[in-house]
Amino acid sequence: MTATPRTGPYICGIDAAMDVISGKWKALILWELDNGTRRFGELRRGLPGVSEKMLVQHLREMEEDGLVHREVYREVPPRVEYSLTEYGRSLNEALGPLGDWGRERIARIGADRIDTDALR
Amino acid sequence: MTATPRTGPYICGIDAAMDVISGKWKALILWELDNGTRRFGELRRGLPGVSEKMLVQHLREMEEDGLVHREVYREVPPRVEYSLTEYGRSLNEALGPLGDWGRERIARIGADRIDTDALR
DNA sequence: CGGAATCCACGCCGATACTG
DNA sequence: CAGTATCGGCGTGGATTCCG
Repeated sequence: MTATPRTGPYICGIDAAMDVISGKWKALILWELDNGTRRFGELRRGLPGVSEKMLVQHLREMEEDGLVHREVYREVPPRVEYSLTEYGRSLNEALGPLGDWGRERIARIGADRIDTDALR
Repeated sequence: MTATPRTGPYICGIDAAMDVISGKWKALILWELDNGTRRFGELRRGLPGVSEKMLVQHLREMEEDGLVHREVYREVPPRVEYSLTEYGRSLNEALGPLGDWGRERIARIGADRIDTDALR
């Protein structure tokens, strides 16, 4: 258990899915990698604000979970490429409706922001 | 901001949705309330292991987010009923595919559990 | 019955420094 | 370039106690 306890058993399917994508950047990583294979540095630049530690940690956990494939090229300088597995792509598809819902929510909140702020 | 800072802005729709359902019991509450209106005590019994504090806290946040409707009946003894709003039902629908994915994952993990445990 | 309030442990995550 | 190691803040969630 070098990284995550990864507990079970799960009460429902949502729990099991949440266990895999909970983590500040995992959804973004999934989204980034869905556009194609990325090197570590590319991924880092594509996720503004992420620390190296969290990026590595999340990628390792996602690899353990079978979502991400990690290909190491023993060269100088070293090169590591990350890509989605078929399983990872299937998760991304399952997240589609949730993403739509979230975008709609952003629109809602955006419309209410002025009122909300005035009340605080 | 009595309970949750509820930060934004969001980088993508998934973030915005995750902000609403992150919390150990929120997905379960959503699932329970989708079956119909529930009293506080009923909800508590339907979610084995939840503490009163977390149940109240999650319900309040979900009410703030417009997912849950809270109806108070000033009687003796007091009675409070919770139900999903239309908005909450739409979130539940958006979570459908993710729940399917999670159930499939549980099946996978169950099949691999012996191997995984043996390696640890 | 349905909360509110308080204390506290644990784990997530950030910042920093160092390595092959 | 792609990590590893360590320290520490802080937010989440659990247990307990009290209130209308």
